[in-house]
Amino acid sequence: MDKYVKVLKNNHIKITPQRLIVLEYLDKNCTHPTADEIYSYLKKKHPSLSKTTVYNALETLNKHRIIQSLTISGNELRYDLNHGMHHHFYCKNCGCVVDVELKCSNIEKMKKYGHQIEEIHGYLKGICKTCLKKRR
Amino acid sequence: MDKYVKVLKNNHIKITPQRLIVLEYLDKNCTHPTADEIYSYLKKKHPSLSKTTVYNALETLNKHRIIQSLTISGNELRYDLNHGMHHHFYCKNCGCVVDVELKCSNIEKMKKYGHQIEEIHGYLKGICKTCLKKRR
DNA sequence: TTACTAAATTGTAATCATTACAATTTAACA
DNA sequence: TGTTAAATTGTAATGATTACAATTTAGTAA
Ligand SMILES: [Mn+2]
Ligand SMILES: [Mn+2]
Ligand SMILES: [Zn+2]
Ligand SMILES: [Zn+2]
Repeated sequence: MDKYVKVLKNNHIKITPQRLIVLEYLDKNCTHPTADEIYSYLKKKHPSLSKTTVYNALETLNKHRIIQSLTISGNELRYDLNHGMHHHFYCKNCGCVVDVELKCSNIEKMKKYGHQIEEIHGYLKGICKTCLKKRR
Repeated sequence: MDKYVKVLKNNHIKITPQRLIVLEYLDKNCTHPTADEIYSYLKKKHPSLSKTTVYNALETLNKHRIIQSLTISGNELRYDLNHGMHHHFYCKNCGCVVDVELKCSNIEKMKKYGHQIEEIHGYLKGICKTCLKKRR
C-alpha cells in the first residue's frame, strides 16, 4: 500500500488525491515551504487544485500532528513534516529555513510552570552561511 | 532625565513623544502586546496618534534591539522589551503570551553550522495553567 | 455494483495585519 | 529663530489566510 495512504489511514483521515500530493510534497521537500509555494508547484501538474484545498489539507495534517507549522518568518506560515523534535534557522537575508539538530533540555523543566505543553519551537535567526559568503 | 529619553538618546534615535509613549507602554506592560493593542490603548490619551506611527516606532526600537518582536502567535507580531534572553509560552486557548525563564544551552552549539546568529527564540505552545483550571 | 450522504473540494469574496505613499508637522541643530 | 531632514499622519494598497456556498467525491451499505 502506498506510503502516504497508510499515513492517512492510520490517522483516520479520509483519503483524497489532494491530501496525498500535499503530504508527498512535504515529504520530498525539506525546504519548509509556505502554503503558496506548495500550491504553485502542485498546480502545474494538477491544474484543478484549489489553494483553499491546500490550506485545508495542511490544517488537517497539522491537527493530526503529521505535519507542523512554523511561525518563524513572521508574515507567513511554513510547513514541515513532523519527523522528531528539531529546531530551525531563518535567514533574514534570503528567507531560507533550515533544520538545526539541537537537543532541547527544556521540556522537563517546563513542568514546574503548570502549563500544558503541546509544542516546542526553537527559532534561530540571522544570516545564513551562503549569504555570508556572498557578502564578502 | 527621563528614563525613556535616555534610552533613545543612548541609541541616537530622535526623541519624539510618540516613541516615548510606545516605549513606556512596553516597559510597563509585560503582556507582549500586538501593535494594535498598543495603539488602541495609547489612542485614548493621545487621540492624534496614528497606527502607522506605532508601527514605525516599533520598527525603529526593534532595529536598535531595544525591543524584540515575537512571531509566536502566527498571525500577528507581538512586542517585548529586550530584557535579557528568555523564552515564551503561548496559550492556544486564550492567546496569552507569558515569559518562561529557561537557560538556553544552544547558542554555543550553533557555531558549528556557520550561520550568523542574531536572535534566539524559544516558543512553547499549549494550554495555560489558568485555562486548564477553567476546563475542569 | 449502485445509491446515498457526510465530508471534501473549488472558486470567489471577505478579513485583517502590515506596508506604501504623499502631505503635513516637527526635532535637532546652527 | 530659521532650516531641513526625518517623523507623523491618514489613506490606500498588499498579501496571507479564512469564510462561504455550490459542486464533487470518498466511504459505506444495500
Ligand atoms: Mn524542519
Ligand atoms: Mn517576554
Ligand atoms: Zn541566506
Ligand atoms: Zn490560556
